[in-house]
This record gives sequence, C-alpha cells and structure tokens, in this order.
Amino acid sequence: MKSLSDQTRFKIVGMLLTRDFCVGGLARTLDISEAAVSQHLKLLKDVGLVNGEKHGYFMHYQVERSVLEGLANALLGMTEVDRTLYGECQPRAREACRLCNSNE
Amino acid sequence: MKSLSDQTRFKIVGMLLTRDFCVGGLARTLDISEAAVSQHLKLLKDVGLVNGEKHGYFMHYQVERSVLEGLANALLGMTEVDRTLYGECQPRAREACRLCNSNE
DNA sequence: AATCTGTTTAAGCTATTACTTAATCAGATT
DNA sequence: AATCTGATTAAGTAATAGCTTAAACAGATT
Repeated sequence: MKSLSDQTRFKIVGMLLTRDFCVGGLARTLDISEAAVSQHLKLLKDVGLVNGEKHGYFMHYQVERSVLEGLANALLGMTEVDRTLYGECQPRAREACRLCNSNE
Repeated sequence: MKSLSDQTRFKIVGMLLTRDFCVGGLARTLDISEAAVSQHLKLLKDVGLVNGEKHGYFMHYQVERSVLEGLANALLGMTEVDRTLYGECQPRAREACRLCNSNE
C-alpha cells in the first residue's frame, strides 16, 4: 500500500500498465533523473508489483497485475468487516468507557 | 491512496471498521497522543474516508465505506487498462527509441 | 455562568523519504 | 578484449510527514 502512496510511483505503475517502458523513457516523461526512477523501481520490484527484463541495451519494466489486483481486493475485503456496536462512552468516566478502552 | 499509506492511519481505519471509537480510545490503543490521532483523523476526514459525530462528551468516528470501496475499485480498474506493445527500443539510438520517448 | 472533559490547533522537533550528482556496474556492440 | 550505453548504487541534501507538548476550543454538566 505504501508502495503506491508516492505520486511519482503511482504514475510509474500507471504508465507501465499501458505498455513497457525503459528507465530512461520513464525518467524523461516524469522529468526526474534516471537514478530516481531506478530507486522507485527497486522499491516496486521489492514488493513484487513490477518486474523487468533486459531487452538488448534496455531494461523493460512491466506491472505484475496479479499483485495489484491482490492489493485492490485486500482493500475491498476490508470494507466487508462486520461492525459491532458496543455500548456508549460514559461521560466523565474515562476508565469506565468500555467502547474506547476495550482491547480486542 | 496516500491517506492509507501510513501504518497508523491504516490501523485507525481498520479499527473504525469494526466499531466506533473516540479519539482517546484510538490513542490509547495505538499508544500515541490524542493530538496525533486527531491529526490523522483530520486527514482522513478531508478525503472523506471517515466522519465523526458528537456523542455526549465524546466524538465518535466511523468509516465511510463507500469511499473505501471506491478506492479499492479504482485500483481494480487500473489493472484492466489495455496494454499496447509498441516497437522495441533501438540500441544506441536514444532519440530513435519510439517506445521510450513517445508522449502519449 | 462557571467548570470540567474530550478534542483540536499551533509550534517545534525528528525521522523518513524522494531527489540530485557522481561513481560503479552489467552486458551488448565493435 | 576494449569500449560503448543504459541501469544501478552510493552519498549527500532538501522537502515531507508524523510525533510531542502546550495552549486553545467546544460543548456537556453542574
């Protein structure tokens, strides 16, 4: 989730979903250094979101869609958590507030 | 997306999905100050992910599930983008590399 | 209306993170 | 094998973001 939090990284994933890009191509489009792109790609590779392969002189990266889908579905799953309404917080009784102090 | 990138914020959303919490309850569970929680909640409110209402002395927050679902579906939608494979990068011809220099 | 409680805002500090340049690496081309 | 080229790594810097304490706020209780 943190891997997609950065604007630039999000753009990179978006770009790589449409087609392959080499590092230089990403760097020029995003107007940052190739080193910066490489560092973002390293992070994305580490979480398995993208992988790359050599094509002659160039390294071409692409998105591992299943991983991205996994992330999306994890989020979607969260929304289905059941909601249990406990009792109310008791005014002036911080210690007695079951709702807020419960440890589960 | 950035709103869920922080570990603590992610936990807060997770907790609020199970039931209501007041600020103090979140703070004690997460072991950070109430001010810190309040700041996270402000951010989450700003993107519409949570909203809160006064209950006596306490402010109870809850997750706006539709917004969370929207985020998840946006991610899921991304994965369905069509992939167009352009030509290869041309070795030693940075300017000629259609794939990486194309602007679309 | 005065007071008390939970929450929020402000200010400042610290840690993290994204970027740059420079140096190094890997491997394709000659 | 020497020499290119694109990619990566390293080191340092600047910006961002999360936390804390202290002060201000809102509104429920007395």
